Amino acid sequence: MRESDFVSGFARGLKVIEAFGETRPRLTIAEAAKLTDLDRATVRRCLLTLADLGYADYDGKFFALTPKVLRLGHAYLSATPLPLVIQPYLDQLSEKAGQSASASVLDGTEVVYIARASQKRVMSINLSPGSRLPAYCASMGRVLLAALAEAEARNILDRSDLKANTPLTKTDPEVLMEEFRRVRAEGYAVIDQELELGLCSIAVPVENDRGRVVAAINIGAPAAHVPAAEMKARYLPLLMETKKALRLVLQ
Amino acid sequence: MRESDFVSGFARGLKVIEAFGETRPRLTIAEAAKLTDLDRATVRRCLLTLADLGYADYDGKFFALTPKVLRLGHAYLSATPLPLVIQPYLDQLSEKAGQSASASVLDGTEVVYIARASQKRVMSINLSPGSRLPAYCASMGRVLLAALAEAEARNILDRSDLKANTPLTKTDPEVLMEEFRRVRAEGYAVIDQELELGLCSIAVPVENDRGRVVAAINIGAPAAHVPAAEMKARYLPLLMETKKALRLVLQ
DNA sequence: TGCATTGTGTGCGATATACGAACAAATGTC
DNA sequence: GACATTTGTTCGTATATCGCACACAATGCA
Repeated sequence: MRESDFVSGFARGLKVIEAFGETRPRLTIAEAAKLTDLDRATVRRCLLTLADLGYADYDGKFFALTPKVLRLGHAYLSATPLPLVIQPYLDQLSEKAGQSASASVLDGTEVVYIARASQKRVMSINLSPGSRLPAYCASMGRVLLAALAEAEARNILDRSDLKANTPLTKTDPEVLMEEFRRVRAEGYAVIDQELELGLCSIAVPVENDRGRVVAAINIGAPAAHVPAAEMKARYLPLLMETKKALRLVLQ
Repeated sequence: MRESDFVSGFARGLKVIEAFGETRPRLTIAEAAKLTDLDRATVRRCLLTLADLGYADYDGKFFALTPKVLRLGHAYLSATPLPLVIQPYLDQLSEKAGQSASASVLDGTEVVYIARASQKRVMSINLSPGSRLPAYCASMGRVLLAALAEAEARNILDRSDLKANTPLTKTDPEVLMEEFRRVRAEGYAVIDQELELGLCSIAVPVENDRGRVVAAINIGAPAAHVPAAEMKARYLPLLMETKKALRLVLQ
């Protein structure tokens, strides 16, 4: 791509949107400039543009995003047929298992939820389409990373912040790479409280009709209720059934 | 705002993102140009920029959004504390009622879901944070429109596409304005299969500690199970309880 | 008050971008 | 195969935008 095929004003604007985050519902121009590492004048123009288009509110001091920005993300969710196709299968799966079922895809070092059928919540965090979790310690992440070429998976691990969320979290890249090989061979991944104490999950890859891995689905359960050792026996058959059904409808 | 405080390159880029929609998962440059009414060369630069930043994939012919664009929408969901605060209350509400409970805010002529606790699905459409429904025929929409000044509500109705989704849908602006007055006086709105046959819902406004309406919450139920006439008796007390609890924690 | 510190708004020159037009390549039509 | 149409790409130039520098306002502090 030629350099002149890049609209830096657009790129800068997107950076400004992403500057708003968990702990930053409202930003001043100067704050946004620091976070994005852009000039104040530039950030000011971007924020005023956002406000003018209705993507942000401005009270003369603080800028805050409006619900309109959800349309940008939603363009993906509704544009890709994947979430829509998977949802009913997930509902059925969740009901049969009596546990929450989810589907996700990989984006960089994270898994992104694209659909979810939840039973009574067991996790402390609230997951919904768009939510993200680090791939290395999530069951769907393991499955999706295992589907990549070894070098690619390794590259993603290198870029990941491998921290121990619980005493059980595997953080050694070598151990993880070995785990990916096992997942690839056996076709499923089980996570035993590596993300959060008290939570187990099991995931399998979802392939399209050409055999390409396009997503992962999983079932999560409270460890107190279903020990990790039992996850496979209880839920793998259900997951495989769903995986097979999806393979026939995904192109 | 001075004209020079507007970054048109940014605005054009956002327009291009929004061009991707339900029936358009993949777009060529020319298609996107038609949809956005921009020059092909301009759209091409925007799409190549999106691809370069990882917000889109490009196979040489078609562009498709990647899950990364969800980060833009998620910037809103995680930036505003509202969804996070409301979620646990919604879970409790949903459990007590044995039905799905949701929270939403107004954006233009639509309500936007910001949180949801779903029981077994009764709707044909899948709702999750970010989903949108026309305000005029949704229970939360009625409540949120009723909270506005009459002129504002009227203005939104004028901009709305008032179509009859079912034979029961109210589409006459006068009838709707009258309904808003009733909602304002009585503090709740009931929808009897106006959005979808077989679905009833009841909503109340959620106020912050200064009494400003910041969102709406609702409970939806299958009409076959809970007739519209019973919605008030069964669910209004639960909704009012949640509303009161939220008023104490929202500032 | 004096003096930093922090934040916002504006003018300007250098640079980047959009537009329209032109061309090449692909596609559809007869 | 010839022709018309559509699409992707490139190019020159008029215009828009960026980043910098500076002015100004508000706040905190000794």
